[in-house]
Amino acid sequence: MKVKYTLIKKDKNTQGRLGTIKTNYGTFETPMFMPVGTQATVKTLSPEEIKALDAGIILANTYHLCLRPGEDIIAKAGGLHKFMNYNGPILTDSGGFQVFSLANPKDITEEGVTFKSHINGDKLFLSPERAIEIQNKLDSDIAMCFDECPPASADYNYMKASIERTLRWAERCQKAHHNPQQSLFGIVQGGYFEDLRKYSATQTVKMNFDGYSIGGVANDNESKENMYQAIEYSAPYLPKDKIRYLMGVGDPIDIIEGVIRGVDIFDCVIPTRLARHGHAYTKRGKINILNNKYKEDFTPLDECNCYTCQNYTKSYIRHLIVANETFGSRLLSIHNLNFLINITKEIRTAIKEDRLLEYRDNFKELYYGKDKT
RNA sequence: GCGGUAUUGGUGAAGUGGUUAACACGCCAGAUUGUGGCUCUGGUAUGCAUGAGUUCGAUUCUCAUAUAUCGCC
Repeated sequence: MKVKYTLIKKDKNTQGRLGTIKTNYGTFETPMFMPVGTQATVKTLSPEEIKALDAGIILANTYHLCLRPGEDIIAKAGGLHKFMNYNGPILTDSGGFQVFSLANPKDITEEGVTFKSHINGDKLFLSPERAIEIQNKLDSDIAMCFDECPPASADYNYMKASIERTLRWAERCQKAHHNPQQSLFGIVQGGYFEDLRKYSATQTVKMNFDGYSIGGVANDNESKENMYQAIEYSAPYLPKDKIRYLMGVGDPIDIIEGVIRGVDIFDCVIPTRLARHGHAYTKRGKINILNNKYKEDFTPLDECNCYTCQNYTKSYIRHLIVANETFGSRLLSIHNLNFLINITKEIRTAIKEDRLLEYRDNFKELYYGKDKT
């Protein structure tokens, strides 16, 4: 069956939405943050640890999995869920972003994209049909359309031509899609151009996808204001009874601002990448556990109910990261993912009580300190 | 005891009679937004064993001392 979104309640003062998503692998509440498991694993975590975080859904990647181990092997294993022993909902990204962000040289034609494998330099080709074929075989719960993800700095004419092509590719994706157990989401692009975002959104919605995502807002080093603006240009044109997914966004404050603008789900590599590099989120801002001041700090990372904070100290985690022990990355990954998922939990409560804006202001005051906002 | 060689930051070391003493590791700090899993960017010796001398100028040349190391008795 296709995923089913149910809107439970809207925040009175914002576009914030409380809802549920029903899938073949269970139902979860939204807003929700999706941990990223590019290569069929959320780096350093076991499926049991992911489940313990109350992660409603995780993300895996078409590009990486078709290169290695190959979608046929995963299909032979019985699909992605069985292959990785994860029996919760999984969304697969189409590979569109990776082709543009890390495979080069880029040779983009109407037919698709020719690129070199980052693993061994093999010349490969990804098209809408191919991206869907792979995702059908992976048998994820939600597949994404294969889109072009141009840099936010692209000029108006390039962006316009690009979203037209992404729309044509979206139609091809829909035609190629043959897995009745799998939903397919369309992707809105258009950079920071209001009319292009509106056009991309309305045209994509006309195709009647199972859900919609907003892409292209987390590519460059753009300002947060631009990002929020791009969401505001897109979200109002998306149907109320379908999921809205903001791709690649996961800074704590960006999640809150995204929900305020009507987004339901997010994904981002940043909590796990920061963890591997020794950073931890706390209610009072991001900390670098490598800092000397934590050397003899025998308190937990934060006031927090996660496995890491219940059992380990900053001093110990710092030692592990300094010594390059993988258990350190794991403890920080658990904490950082728990932190973001917990934010979505607090957001849901705030929407129930119509105080999402108040929640945001309180969060910012504590997270950034009183001086900055 | 005699003779040789050496002594540069936390570590391993490069180097020159003359502006800011290379590089690496470490250390300190920062970055990271649909993940190429140990990445990227900064900072980090006011001083070249100590003392004296030669010189316009010495970490670089000379002498003494200390320490280390090798060889010989």
